[in-house]
Amino acid sequence: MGQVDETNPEPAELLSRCFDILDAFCRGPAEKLTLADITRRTSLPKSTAHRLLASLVSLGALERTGPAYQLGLRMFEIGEHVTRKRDLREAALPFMEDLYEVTHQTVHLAVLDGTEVLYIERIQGHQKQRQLASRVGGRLPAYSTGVGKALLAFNPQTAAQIIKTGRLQARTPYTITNPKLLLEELAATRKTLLAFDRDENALGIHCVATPILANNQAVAAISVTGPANTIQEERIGSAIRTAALGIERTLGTNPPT
Amino acid sequence: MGQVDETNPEPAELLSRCFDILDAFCRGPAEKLTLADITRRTSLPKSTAHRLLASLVSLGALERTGPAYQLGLRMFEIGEHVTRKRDLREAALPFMEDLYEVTHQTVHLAVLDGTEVLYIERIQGHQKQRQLASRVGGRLPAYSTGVGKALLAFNPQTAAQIIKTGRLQARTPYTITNPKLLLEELAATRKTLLAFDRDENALGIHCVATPILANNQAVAAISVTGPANTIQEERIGSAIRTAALGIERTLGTNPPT
DNA sequence: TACTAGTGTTCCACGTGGCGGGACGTTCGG
DNA sequence: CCGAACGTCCCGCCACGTGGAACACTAGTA
Repeated sequence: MGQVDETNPEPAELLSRCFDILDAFCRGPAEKLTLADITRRTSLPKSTAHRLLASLVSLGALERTGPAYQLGLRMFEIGEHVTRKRDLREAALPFMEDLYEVTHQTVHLAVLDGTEVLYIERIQGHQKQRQLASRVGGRLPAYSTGVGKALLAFNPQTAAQIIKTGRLQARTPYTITNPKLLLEELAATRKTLLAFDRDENALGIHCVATPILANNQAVAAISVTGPANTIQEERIGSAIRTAALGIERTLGTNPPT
Repeated sequence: MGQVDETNPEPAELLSRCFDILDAFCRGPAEKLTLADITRRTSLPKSTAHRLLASLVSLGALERTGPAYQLGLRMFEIGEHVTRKRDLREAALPFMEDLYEVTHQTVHLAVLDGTEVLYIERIQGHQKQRQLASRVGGRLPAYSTGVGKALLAFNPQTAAQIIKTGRLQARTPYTITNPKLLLEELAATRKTLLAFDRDENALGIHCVATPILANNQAVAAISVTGPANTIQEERIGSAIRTAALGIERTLGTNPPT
């Protein structure tokens, strides 16, 4: 019933390479890339990259100014029509606003994609200087973030995969790199429906997270993130669970994916 | 200096077709499409569409559940990295919030793309039932919208093109379909920096708009939109110009594109 | 000025990989 | 029981994408 196929029938070479190029713009803060940059990041032959770039530009997927390429408005337009994101966002936003109202900390909405967490939405009041690592459309490892652990708790096969492939790299001295410890935490999260991040992803930053469940699957997670000393875990825990229940109810009214 | 090339060196057929498919998801409210739907919308041979869809799925550009395809998270991720949109949004959002605070009407941010207006951002308080035609990532004709006319006023060649190709279709009885009238309005907008929409795009909806200028080019436009009787043009006009100046100043601090 | 190392652009013979008509299996509604 | 509409699969043909190599241009260095 409604399974997502994960086959790999050799996508057209040309296409695959084009997406490599588009992905090149999603890594690192550099957002205008030159032909040479792209050949480096994708290790494509120069002339091939050149040709593909020309095609992408003529399709509006990229825009070119002089020697610099950047993602085009057409990609934005398509991205805004991604239903999974749209539905989630619409359902979650009001409750995220409530959470912000109560906590005055940054509120995140994220989903699991592969072994990483993809941020769908973020609310932070009036652009504080607080530079968090997160960013809408950005990715972070699942095992070192609150939302990530909330999601992993309900995706045991993904958790196992992360552990098996030895991806538990320390991002701070507090990152959990011990598989057994991580699994214990995930088990606790399954019971309390809360996940925490205490300096594990960035020093001085704490976070309380909870999954959004639908049909016993974690379709997303929300979190409240901020400076260690301002995050009161019990108080935020209640608030965030309340918000999560509201979102689940809203999602339930729409026919589930 | 910094011109965008608009050449057309025959993009790879395969690629062009894939974008046709992706575009198919951006038209109409239908957001899950079946193979047959897609062959209809793109008029591709069935087997070809089938193969391309499989490729797109295996790349994560599309997701498949049973017979239904929808845009994948990867497209969202890429879309969020479109710099032109990101920079504009970041610069404009605070001022748009101020505008909302003052007017309590829907606030739009849009850019010109081809002969249409592409909506980048929208603020509307607590999800009122008010269903406007606009939508983030959506398009509307430039000539019948406030933001569109604000942008056309500073893109005379595009305005000429729209008129020449006879695209002035009436969307309501009040839509301006007379080229001369439209040009006069654009000239007025160039002087006052304000554009109006009075039932021209949708009945009962008025709108006040203004361009965001950088180097004497209109890079975007903002508008305040709402029910005809609640839009006070003079008052909103001042507010929206103030906001526009703030945005222009913010954009100016970043090196212009 | 000459030289080098880095860019972006163009060309073209080669052969891979995309093409799509058509056959097949399945699920509907009548 | 049949036809219609859908998704899947196959396979010979040949267009089209491929990428090495040559070219052009701009620094920066000696």
